[in-house]
Amino acid sequence: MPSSRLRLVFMGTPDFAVPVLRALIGAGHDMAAVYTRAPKPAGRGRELKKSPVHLLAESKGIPVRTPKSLKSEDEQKAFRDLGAGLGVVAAYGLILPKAVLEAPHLGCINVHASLLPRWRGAAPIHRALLAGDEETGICLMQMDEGLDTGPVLLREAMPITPATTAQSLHDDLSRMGARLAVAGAKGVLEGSLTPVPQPAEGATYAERLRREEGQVSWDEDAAILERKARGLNPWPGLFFEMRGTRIKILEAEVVARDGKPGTLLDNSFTIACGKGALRLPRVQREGRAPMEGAAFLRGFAVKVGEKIC
RNA sequence: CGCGGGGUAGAGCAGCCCGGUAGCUCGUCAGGCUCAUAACCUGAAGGUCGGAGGUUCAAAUCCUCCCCCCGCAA
Repeated sequence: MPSSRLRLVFMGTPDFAVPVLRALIGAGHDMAAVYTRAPKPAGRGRELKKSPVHLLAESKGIPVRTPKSLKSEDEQKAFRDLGAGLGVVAAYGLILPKAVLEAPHLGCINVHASLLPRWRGAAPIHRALLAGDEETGICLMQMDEGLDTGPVLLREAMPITPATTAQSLHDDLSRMGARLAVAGAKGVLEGSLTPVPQPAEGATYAERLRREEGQVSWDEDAAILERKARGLNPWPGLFFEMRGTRIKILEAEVVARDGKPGTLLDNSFTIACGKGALRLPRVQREGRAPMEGAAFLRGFAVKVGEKIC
């Protein structure tokens, strides 16, 4: 008895997954439950905060489950008892054991933000940008036990331009992912999609971002620093210390000038790097609001020709 | 009660600890110099010092409460 309505379980956690869940709800599927990471302390005040997906699910009246792991028999049984036909996963944050992957009769599909097999893993959006890739995209795949290794059902690319930031790319890919998730759920139900195994060649792993990666070393190539300014945004951000205070670089621009790395070259906040120089049109001093680089310089009084840190 | 910084002229800051004339860089306006200029010189305008109480002869400065912004941490 064919129907375009599926009983779904959705699993996701951060902002990236929100449009995906919203789209699936909008497509009229029967949402059996939403799995997401448990609330954890966050923000000033360190109060327990529910995940973005958690909040959306709650507002739509969908049952929310936040197990710490799906390894136990009990959790797996609870999952199975939902009687879902398909699991849709987007940036959930937990490994799904085989028993969970196989519980829905159509299995589980995953929205992954890269052109697999490149950038499997935790931070595909940022790694593509940081590596200087000229395009990235979304792959909707049939999940298997490996980490982002399943056969691809749908794939769509998107260019990375000099203006692309991790934030903008995140938002764009999130919308694309939502669209593909809806198309994928439909396709899986109708049996109209052909799973394409991932090529053996070209696999890379997108490691989680670490805070230290945002620390500027002026010996680096200006072009690489500029990419970090866009790729580490909004977290952890690109930053350096100057006279004891932390300065976050909100915007950076490569300038073809030379000098001793770390030297202020002019009063529009151009700093010499290992190769080339970086101009900082927009910065933020700790505890202050974002401001123009040149304005910052006026109040902070550093002279052209001085090393800034 | 997680830790911490900030709100002073249009912008960015100093002054606050050790109360007593509102200061710096930039911008704006006027004039000068110059072939010319974002340069240089001279002058001017522009501020209820986030808000409300309190202490004091006197509060940007000390005390109390409130509002707003942000960094760390995730």
